[in-house]
Amino acid sequence: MSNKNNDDSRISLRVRIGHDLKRRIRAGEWNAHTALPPERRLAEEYEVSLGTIRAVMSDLVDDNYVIREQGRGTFIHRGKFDKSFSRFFRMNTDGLGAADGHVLSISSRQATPDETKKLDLDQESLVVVLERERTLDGKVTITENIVLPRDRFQVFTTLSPRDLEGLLYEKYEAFAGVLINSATEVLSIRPATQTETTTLQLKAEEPVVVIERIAQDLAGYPVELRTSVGGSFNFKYRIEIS
Amino acid sequence: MSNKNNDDSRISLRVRIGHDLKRRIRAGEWNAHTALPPERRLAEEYEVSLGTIRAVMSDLVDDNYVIREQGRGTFIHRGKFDKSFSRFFRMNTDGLGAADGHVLSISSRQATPDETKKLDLDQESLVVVLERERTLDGKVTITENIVLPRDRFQVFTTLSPRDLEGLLYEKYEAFAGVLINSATEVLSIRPATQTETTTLQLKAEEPVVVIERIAQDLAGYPVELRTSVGGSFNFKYRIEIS
DNA sequence: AAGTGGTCTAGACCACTGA
DNA sequence: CAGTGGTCTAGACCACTTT
Repeated sequence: MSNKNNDDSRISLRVRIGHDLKRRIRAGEWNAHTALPPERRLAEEYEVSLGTIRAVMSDLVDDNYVIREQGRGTFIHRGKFDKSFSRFFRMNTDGLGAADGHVLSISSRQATPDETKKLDLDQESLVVVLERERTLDGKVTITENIVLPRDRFQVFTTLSPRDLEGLLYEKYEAFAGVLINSATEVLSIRPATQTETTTLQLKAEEPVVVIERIAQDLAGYPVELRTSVGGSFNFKYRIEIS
Repeated sequence: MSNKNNDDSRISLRVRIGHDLKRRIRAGEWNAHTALPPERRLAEEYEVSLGTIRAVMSDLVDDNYVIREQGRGTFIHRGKFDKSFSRFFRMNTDGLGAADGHVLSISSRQATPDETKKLDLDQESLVVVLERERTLDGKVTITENIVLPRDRFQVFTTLSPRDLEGLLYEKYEAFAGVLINSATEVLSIRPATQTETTTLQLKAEEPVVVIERIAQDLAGYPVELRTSVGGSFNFKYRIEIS
């Protein structure tokens, strides 16, 4: 344990060790496929009892930092966005697979003031922009505009769209070492533009659903701004509340 | 502990005691304002250690059965639906309070096949139907159609709309002893009908957002079917994913 | 002061996974 | 088989709320 809070005995061991482990996870001490040290070893390292380590791990599970598997070990968690996203824009004709994503172009430019704010960038920072579309049965169902901070995604400017086929978040991890962990989405509806009516093959007067996503890494730092647009009449979204 | 699973030693104490406490909670052994027995007493009653009871309580918290308050006690949980619902249909002109709900009519009829299925009713059961609207600054923003199983909401046929002003779920608890704990909502968009365009004062060609909610009691049994309709261009919904 | 939940210890034994 | 997380015990002491 090193920095600031982590020696303050006013804060419980459970919380302090939790903070430290989160820091170590974010620092990349373990990747998505290597297990964290077992409970017993962590208990020795931190010089606390097994029960305390178990309480800490329980918190990390609640916070979606790790998943535990009996007999195998404790592994760092990865969000299931593509799964959750495919719940969006689910077609009324149920039972068919999620739409495939294809990157159309990769470019680079200066961030807009809005992007600067939402990605928590410095003034006049550069961003990498991806244009992407999702197709289902050969038809374009969603268009996506994705904005990434250039300092963490520099390599992307050297890639071709073909390198980014499939699940985008796996590419973030593979090429830029960025692990997406959580996101906030805001959903709204507005009339379609002429272009959208054409490319999305919308019905007359059919408005579009716009979803603006801000995705965070394990540190909670915003690393992706994604705007998705799709037709609204085939759109369904399912929410569970408690 | 009494029934079936609860003496099967193949199942952990943690789970068995959890089941038993859930059963007791659902049976109404404690109401929303009386605390459950303290940890130490439960440990004696079930003849297990304190740590085991704490593990059980932790599960009950995760499952939204109870909330714990240090120094006060453990209380049964109540969903925060009106709070979460007011996130729906938030007007673009932010910062104003949630819409007030007013019941317009209370009636009774036979359930449709769809309602029978969704509310898990017997064939030819009766339902109580409420018509409700939500207004903001004097304007109707949402119309709601609410369907309740008559066997659990018989008293509602004797009430007047004035008895149901305000938070509806509090009335369910007060008049029918039904405690809403969780819900699933499905959101979709469709063109507005002529009537909707008038009553909701929609813009030309503005479609509506339709939200179909199935709400469950503590036992997970469906007790309310609610269909809400509102204009889509002022609609925003915020989702957090992890 | 009495009573509540929260933290923590120092173990023991069980259930599951993988080599 | 060794190593992992899961369950459980029998306490002690602390922090907070209410009377």
